[in-house]
Amino acid sequence: MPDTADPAPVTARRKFRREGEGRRRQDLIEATLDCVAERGLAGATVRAIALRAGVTAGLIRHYFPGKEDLLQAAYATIVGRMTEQAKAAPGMEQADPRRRLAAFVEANLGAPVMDVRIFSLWAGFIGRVHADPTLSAAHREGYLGFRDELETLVAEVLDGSDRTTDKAQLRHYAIAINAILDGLWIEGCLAPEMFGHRELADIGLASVEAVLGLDLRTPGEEAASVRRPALSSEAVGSGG
Amino acid sequence: MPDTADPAPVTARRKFRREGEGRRRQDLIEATLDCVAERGLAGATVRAIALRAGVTAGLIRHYFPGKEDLLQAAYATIVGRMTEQAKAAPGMEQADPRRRLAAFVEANLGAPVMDVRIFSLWAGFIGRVHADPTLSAAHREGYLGFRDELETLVAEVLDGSDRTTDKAQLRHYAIAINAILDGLWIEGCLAPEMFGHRELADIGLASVEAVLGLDLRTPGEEAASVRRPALSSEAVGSGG
DNA sequence: CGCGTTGTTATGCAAGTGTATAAATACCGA
DNA sequence: TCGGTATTTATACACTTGCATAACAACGCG
Repeated sequence: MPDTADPAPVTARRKFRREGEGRRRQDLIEATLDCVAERGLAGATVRAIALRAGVTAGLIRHYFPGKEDLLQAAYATIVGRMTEQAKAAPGMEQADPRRRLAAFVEANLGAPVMDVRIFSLWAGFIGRVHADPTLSAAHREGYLGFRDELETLVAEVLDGSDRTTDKAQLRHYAIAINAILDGLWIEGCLAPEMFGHRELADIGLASVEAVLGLDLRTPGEEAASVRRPALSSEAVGSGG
Repeated sequence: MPDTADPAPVTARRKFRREGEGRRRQDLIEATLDCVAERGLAGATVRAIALRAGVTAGLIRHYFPGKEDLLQAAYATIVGRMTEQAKAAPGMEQADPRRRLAAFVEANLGAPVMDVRIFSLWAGFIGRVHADPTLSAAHREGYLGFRDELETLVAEVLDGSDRTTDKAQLRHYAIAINAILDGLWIEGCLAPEMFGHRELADIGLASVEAVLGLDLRTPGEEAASVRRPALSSEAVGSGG
């Protein structure tokens, strides 16, 4: 059936819908996260992001001054989401400080925090942190916020025990536990297939218990101090 | 003084020296590492690398099939250098397994391993590991090599104690200690000014001691098992 | 329904990318 | 001293990048 009448113009323009500003920005940020997670920071070009978001490339600069700003917004989003998920983890509402700390540890060593997507983002940005002051500030804020949260949790746990702990010890505990969580998180993100279900969470819990010298999972008053505290003052010289 | 006789041709060609293949490849790899460390992976363009190496861009493709191969060679170099430095750390030649493990821990938490330059390199590459199969293989090799070394050290330490340890426990110890080293290393690289001299090394040693339930710094036969072992089998479900 | 606003598309551009190729020249052996 | 060789330079090319701009059209309001 040749020569069918075609009402469409020879150079058809793409149909589109006008979305609200909030929605579009969110979509663009989400598309950016997808691109970075799947193909790395280098794969997050304006065209790739736009394609994934279902718009054309030019629209990005209508909502963000430049690509850099979109990346920073995406980074801030992921950082905020991580700490938020960890703080609001199931179990964090419990009254027992030991159970809260345990829940915090488990939340950071399982889905959705321990995810290769998030790790890719983290890695992609962390490499530029020391070169980009804006990213550096965002990172430092998130990092210190995380460690402060950890220090608070540990302080509450120790308050409930019969141990006396000075500020330097508390700081050392927080640094050590933070390192354990970071290290296990990285391992789990990079090679999830190498570890069994809950294996990293259990290792993390046991390691934190060992460092604190406390039992976090059977938190009776008497079970709390069967182990001798590690990281005692005489073992670790006070620094900084 | 116009119209001075100029013996140089109007279009002067750059002078150069012919270096041996090994030397040139090494120079190019070193230049690549410099570029990645200073300006991230994105800053490691063939022209920037060539400029830093004191040659022109075209030469890169005379020694490497493509830029990707140069990057892979650079990554393999840095990974190998890191584990090599840790294995050959001062103190690793001692007969006492506990002292060797302590030396290994300290080596990873001090200069020259804990360095912002190495971290920048690590961060720059790690973001692409999960997207690039070749980099992924190199990373996995280096990571497992590191953990195997750790597992060997821990096994020797435990052999010297009166403890019986099965393979699953050994694996868990290695994973936990590896995480501690990774986490502290990252913290120290990212914000060295936040920690006192040897503070991270001491925290690392104390944490490893806590996890193993052993004293690594006063390694008398009797002092070895004053602490109860952490990460026991019943505390950590066997996985993987 | 008609019209202005502005979200959105389409197109173009300058700069930068990795790579290919030819010309030049430093070095080696005779 | 003098080619031969292959390391090195220089140039060009196709492609991609982020960004600028003008045309277009969806939506709200009269």
